[in-house]
Formats: sequence, structure tokens, C-alpha cells
Amino acid sequence: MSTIREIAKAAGVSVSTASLALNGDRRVRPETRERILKVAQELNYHPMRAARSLSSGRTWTLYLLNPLVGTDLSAGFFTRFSTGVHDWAAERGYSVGLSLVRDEHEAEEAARRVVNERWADGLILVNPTTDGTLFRWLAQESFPHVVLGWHEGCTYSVDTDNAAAAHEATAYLLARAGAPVLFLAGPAQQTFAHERAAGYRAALQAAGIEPDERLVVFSGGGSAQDGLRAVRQVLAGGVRFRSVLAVSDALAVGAMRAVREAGLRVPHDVAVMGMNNDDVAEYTDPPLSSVDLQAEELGRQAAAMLLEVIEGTLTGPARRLVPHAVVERQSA
Amino acid sequence: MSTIREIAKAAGVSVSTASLALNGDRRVRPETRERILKVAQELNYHPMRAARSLSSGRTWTLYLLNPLVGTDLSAGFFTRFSTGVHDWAAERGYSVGLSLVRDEHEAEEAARRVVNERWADGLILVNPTTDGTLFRWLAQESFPHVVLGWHEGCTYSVDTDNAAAAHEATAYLLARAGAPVLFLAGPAQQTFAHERAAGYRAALQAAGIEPDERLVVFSGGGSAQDGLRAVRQVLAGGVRFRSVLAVSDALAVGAMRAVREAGLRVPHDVAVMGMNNDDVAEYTDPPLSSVDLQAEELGRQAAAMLLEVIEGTLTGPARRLVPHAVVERQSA
DNA sequence: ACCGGGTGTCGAACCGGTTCGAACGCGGGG
DNA sequence: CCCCGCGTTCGAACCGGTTCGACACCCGGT
Repeated sequence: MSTIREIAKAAGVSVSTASLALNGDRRVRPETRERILKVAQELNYHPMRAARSLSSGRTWTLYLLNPLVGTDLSAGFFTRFSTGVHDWAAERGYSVGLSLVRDEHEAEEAARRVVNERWADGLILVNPTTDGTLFRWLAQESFPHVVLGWHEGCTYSVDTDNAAAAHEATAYLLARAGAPVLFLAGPAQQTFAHERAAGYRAALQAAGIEPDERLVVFSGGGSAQDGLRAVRQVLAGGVRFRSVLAVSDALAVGAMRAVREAGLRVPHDVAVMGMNNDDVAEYTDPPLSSVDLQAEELGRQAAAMLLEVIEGTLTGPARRLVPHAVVERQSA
Repeated sequence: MSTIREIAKAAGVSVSTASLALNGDRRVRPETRERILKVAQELNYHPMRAARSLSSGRTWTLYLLNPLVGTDLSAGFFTRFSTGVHDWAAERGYSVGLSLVRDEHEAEEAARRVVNERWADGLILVNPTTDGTLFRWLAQESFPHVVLGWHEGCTYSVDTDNAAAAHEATAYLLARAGAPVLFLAGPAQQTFAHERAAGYRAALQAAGIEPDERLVVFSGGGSAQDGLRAVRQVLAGGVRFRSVLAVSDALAVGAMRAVREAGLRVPHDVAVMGMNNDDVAEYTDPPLSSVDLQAEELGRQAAAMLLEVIEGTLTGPARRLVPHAVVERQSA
């Protein structure tokens, strides 16, 4: 482990010149720079992160806060999202920190620690379900943060156009299998659940169908198990439908099972459609049609936006939408 | 953001005393400590990570290096593993850094950066496929690292008893559906592929069956797609079997599809078993029997071992095995 | 010959903690 | 009465970078 002072001495320059040269400052004469870089290479010099952080006030870390809600089959989405974040960050010299949290309380605790002890320069919150306090606090601390999805009080958001996505999917189902369409909304705390529900209703109305609220079902969690239970209950209640739109593939998988349990065939009797286009979708039976939300691109955009906020390039509130696309398979 | 000097001044003590008190050093008189802690609380003091790192030489970060091999349906395993790592680390004041890498080259690059620039105190390598150079280098730098799985040249490992797990699974299949048993080994670079293959062969021999190498199939990747292709090819080659053991659930899912494509029923004509016990297993049709490897526990153990290495508590080479269990569902 | 301005380099301060060795006050033992 | 040792506190150095202001030097213009 060589230090910058050793480099400076070996190159016969001052520490400050060495620092400037290593950071590519144009004030240093090319000839001098060359010499310093060569010495640095020979002595296998690498600047130490902690030291750089302390003096520059930047940690060069982005922190990812991810809820384990419905870990289940949605893990693929998270992995792809993280990959997007990581790639964008790594290319720009940033590393990624990670906290996987089980509930709102853990999330808040993790966030406070990251901010208070300055573990990172910015925070990415995945589908947060907090009441507004966390956001208010982050804003007050003016700590850069971006949320995937949207939540009241958040300033910077990267998101899917949830209403539009649900609208398209509903229209697709109506054209294929017709009404009634059951809408599996997932956990009610998630903002996107309501936005997608709105899109679903709009699509029905656009088709001249009056939405029936018995067909909009929220479930406690976002796992396949939750989807299974929810649809079982609907069927047990005697409510019938020709198609199902679920806000995630995990829920859709559960829905398909419940439908089949009831002796109905997919897609012949009931068409099913998910969202996320997780890898599971390709391997269910029948393969699940889904709305691709481009998890990896969402990750890249989130990281990109966060860097802009950190650098101060982006100031006003902003919400960026990443395009989605209906992927047709055999379930609908 | 208050600093320790402000705390010291406000409490009427020196900086060093403040530091000692805040770190719970017993040399400080209880009465003094109380006062300092109270002041720290009032001024909302939190030690800054970078500063602490620089002076103490510890980053308080564990770094997780994860390959995206067969991201696919195996994402659940990774998520659960990470959760285990994170929980163990967080409880002890460590944060977790993350790099998701696409290949050996990216992995090595990431590792070098983490080590050279001291991004972390230790590294967890998930199923590494590197040739020995990375390990030799890490050892030479004496940088604490633990591998999930095992690889030539690695000193500290947390693993499943792969041979035993495959042995049990094979015996289970033999009892249920009988021979021949197809073994889907996955990527040949993975150490566990060979260890599990050995267990598979041992189980056959224990049952008095001579292993047929045409029934041991390596595939390029670990995704469901790879499993599908591999089994298709075997079937196209005219080779027949009564059951399939795959080294991951993703591969098993692909295998089930290939089997069904060939007009065979699972488990009636061919029994299928996976490994990992990912959440998908519960939602395939029929639900997939699998060997649970306890991803989360593996994560905790890996983090625990890494901390021991960092603290110097663990010195000799070590390989810790986490118990597994066959989970019976309907596919076998 | 003198001055102004730009270029390249340097010394020193600074970031916010930890830690080492010294020093202080006090009580007990010789 | 003196000295030693213990318990407690302190000042200062240190970790390894970045950055600010000063300065020496050279060139061109008057």
C-alpha cells in the first residue's frame, strides 16, 4: 500500500502536484504528469477510498434500500434493477451499498444510519411504503435520494407510467377474453397499486363498462401465496370473471393456480396477465403474458437521476417514466 | 452535522476523552461518560464513517460479489443469501457493498478495485469460477475473503455438502421413480457441479447401478432455458430416463418443460427434482420437489466467517457446511 | 528596463475521527 | 513525609487524501 506522499517523493514533486496529476488536472505540465503516472503505476498506487472521502466530502457510494415485500418470485425484478443501478454507478466510479429490509421500520432505521453516518452520497428507495416522515426528514437533511415508484412527499422519482400500463393491459384482456376483468392490486400501501387500479378502471370505462369494485382486490402481500388466497376468496364469494390482471407476475402465478383449482382453464376460461415480465413468466404453464417494465433500465435511470441530484445538475422536482410493453404469451 | 470536537467542547472535555467515552472505553469515569453521551444526543452527533475509517483502518463494510449466472429463476437464492449476509453484518455495525458481475473478468476487476482502494474489510465471493489467480492474489494481499461454495485455492469456504445432497436426492429419485436417472449438472466451471455429480454417481453405485456418463449432462448456463435445451438434446439423442436431478430449480423447470414437450408426464413418466428450493418450486406444475440449501443461513454463516477472518479469530483454513434437506412436492 | 499576466509547482491547512504517551490528582504504603 | 501506582484526562500526532493561496518563473508588450 503506497501513499500519495511516497509517489510524490519518488517522482520528485510535491504532494499537491501529485494529487493534481493523478486527478487529471490540466494545470500540471504533461511531462510532469507522465512522470507521476508512471511512478504511480510502478509503485502500484491506488488512492484509498476512506481518505479520499474524508477530504473531498464525497463517499462515492450510492445506497440501495430494498424491501423484501414478496421476495418470492419478484426477486428477478430486484436483481435486474440492482444490476442497472450497479452498472451505471460502477461506470462512473461509484460503488453500491445495499440494505434489504423487511418492513417500514427497518427501512427507516437503515436510511437514518446511512444518512447520519454518511455511508453514501445518495439513497435509492425501492417502492417505499413509509408514511411521509422519512421523506420529510431526508428533504430537511437535504440528502439526495430518488425513489423507484412514487410516494407522497417524494421529489425525485423514476417510475413506470402505471396508469397507462394497466390501461393497456386491461384493454388487451378485454379484446382477448372480455369482461369481467378481475384486478389483483396487491398491497394497498403501494402507490402503484392505486395508480394501476385507476388505469384499469379507465380502460373499462373507455370500453363502456362500469367498473365493479368487487373486482378490485387488494391483498396483504405481493407473493404468489397472496395471489392464490385472494383469488380463491373471490371465487368462493361467487364472483365470476373472464380475465385477471395482476400487478405482479408473482400474484399472477398465484391467480393461475387458484383459477385452475376451481376447474377452470387458462386461457380458455380465464385469461391471466401479470406485470414485471419476470423470468418466471416464461416458465409457467401456460407461459404468462405480462407487461415488461424494464427493470434494468429503471435501475440505470434511478442511478442516473441520483447522480444528477448529487452533482446538483437536477434541482426541480422530477418524475421520469420508463417505457413499458405488453408481452404476449399463452396465458392471455 | 456536529463533530467530535464540538461534543468535546460542549461537554467540557478533551477530544480524546470524548472519543473514548463514545466508544465505551472503561477508562472514562461513568459520570463523565454520561455527560458526554447526553451532549452527543442533544447535538445529534453521529460519527462520520469516512473519518472513522481513515483513522481506524477499518471500513466497516463487507463486500458481496455475485455472478449473474442464470439470474433467471435463481434470483431468489441470491436475495435470500444476501439477506442473511446483510442481517448478520448490520447487527454488528457493518454495511454491505454489492457488485453484480456478468463474468469472470468483471468479477476480477471488481475485486481488484475493492481491495486496492480499500472499499471494504472483506469480500464474499459467490460461487466464483475464476482460475486460481484471483485467489492467489487475494491471499498474497492477505485480504480477508470467504467463498460461498468452494474453489481450488480458496481458504475459507461456506458450503453445502454437495455430494451428500446429491446423493440423498438421487436415492430419493431411485426409490420413487427408479433408474435411469438423468443428472443435469449445469455449467462445468462450477465446482459444485462436479461435487454433486460425484454424489449422484455414488448413490447409483450404492444402489448397484453402474453410472452411465451419457446421463450426466453439463450445460453452458444455469438458466431454465439451458435446462430446456439440454434435456431436449438428450431426448433427441434417443436416451431415455425415468427421473431427472438438476443442480438448480431453474434447470429443473427447463427440464420439466422439455419432458412435457416430449409427451411425457411429470411425475408419472419422469420424476423431476431440483436443488435450492427457490420459491418457484412451489408454483411449477406440478410443484417441484427440491433440496433446500438454506440460502439465508448460508449468508449468515458466510458473513459470520468473514468477520472472524477480519478480526483474526479464525486463522487456519476452514470449510463450514450448512445442512440441507429434501423437500418433497409433487414432481417426484 | 519594467511591469502584468499566465503557467506550473509547492507548502500547509484541512477533513473528523482514533490512539499513544504524558500528566495530573489522589490515596495508600513504607 | 515521600514516593509509587492507579484511575482519569489531556494534547498532539496520525491516517491519506484534497484544496487554497502563495510564489517563482517566463514571456510579451511598452
